[in-house]
Amino acid sequence: MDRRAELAAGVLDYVLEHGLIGLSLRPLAAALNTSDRMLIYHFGSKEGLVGEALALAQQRLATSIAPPGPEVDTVAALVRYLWSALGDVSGAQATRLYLDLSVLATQDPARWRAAVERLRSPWREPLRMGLVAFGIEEKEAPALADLILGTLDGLALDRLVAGDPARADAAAAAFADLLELRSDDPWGRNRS
Amino acid sequence: MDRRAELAAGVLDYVLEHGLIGLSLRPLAAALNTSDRMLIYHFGSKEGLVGEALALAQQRLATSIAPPGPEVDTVAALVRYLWSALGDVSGAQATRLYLDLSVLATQDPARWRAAVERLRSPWREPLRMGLVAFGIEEKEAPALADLILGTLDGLALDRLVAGDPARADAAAAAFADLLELRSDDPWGRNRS
DNA sequence: ACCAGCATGTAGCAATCGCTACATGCAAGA
DNA sequence: TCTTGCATGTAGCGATTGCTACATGCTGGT
Repeated sequence: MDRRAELAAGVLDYVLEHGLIGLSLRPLAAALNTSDRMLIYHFGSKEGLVGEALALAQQRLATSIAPPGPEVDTVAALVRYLWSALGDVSGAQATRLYLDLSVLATQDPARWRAAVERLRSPWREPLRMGLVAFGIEEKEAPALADLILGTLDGLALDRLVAGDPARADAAAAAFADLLELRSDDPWGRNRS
Repeated sequence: MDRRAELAAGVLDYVLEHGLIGLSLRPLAAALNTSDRMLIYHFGSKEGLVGEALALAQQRLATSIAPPGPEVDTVAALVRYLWSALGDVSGAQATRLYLDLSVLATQDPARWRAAVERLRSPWREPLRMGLVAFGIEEKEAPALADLILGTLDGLALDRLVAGDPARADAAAAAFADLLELRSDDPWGRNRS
């Protein structure tokens, strides 16, 4: 039982490093110093195993999204903060996991769409709340949150895949600048 | 020889419909009324086959990107135009192909990164040119082009995967609005 | 002491993968 | 007519896939 949780953590680490899409039980088991036999024994099936790992990933993500410090008091600053958070190793790994899940969702939506949505919620909800806290109208917040989320995803994907990370950085900076000039009106009315 | 091109077109259609990642020769051959034996015979290997299909895809994409009409005279209008172009069936298929290629690139960058870049160039280059035509400074154009490209990609991915396409539409509209308010200054100085 | 049950190793099964060896039909050139 | 070479069918190879049948330790309860 404890062994099971231990294995789940190992599986998640392996998936974050090697990707979810080509995942094969035998190499995974070898990396975890066990056998495919035991993975099936503990998790019932490959699907159960992946489900467990994804649940753990969502849990980790939810607790790791630190609320930004008080110096982040602007939508533009928030975007810059999120972009830098997406830049470290675990951010890149999360991006890749999201990418793999998206492909799986296009292949078999009935099975994977919910997983994508679940992995995304730890970002979407706090972002919406943060926006209204910055004075964005409640009506505009969802669309803006989705825009920010989608843009950061697209740029993170670009940085992950393309050879030139500086290109994505410049684009993200341009995005933040775009929101910056916007911060006077008609949003952010209650800023100092 | 002609048969080869004919098959390549069929392969591309199949890939656009079923995705590139799970691609298997036997079902593909069956759909094309031939055999895996003949696919290997004509293209040498699976890699050669995929390469041929991707080259064809890039070629199709390059010729299908119609320059927008004269009513598109703003960056915001351009974004709206591109977003609607990404919305039809072939746009969604292209998005999915780009998504699959991105995953392959994370798995084996040496082999696939160039393919991603190649499939992207038919969008990136015209977009840059279009921006400078709208009066964006040459220095800012690349970053803005990458921002637009990345944002549209991220939102298209969202629309492709998530259950609610209206959500992505709203976010794209917000993006266009964001660029709209910006069209006075400091960009677009030479507008009418 | 004995037995139940969990944990684990060994071996293998049916399916699928890309790819190949071999044979064969057919059409054009000498 | 004979030969050469392209196009195609049949069969199969070795590897890998998720998963299972079976045997075997080891450990705790009675």
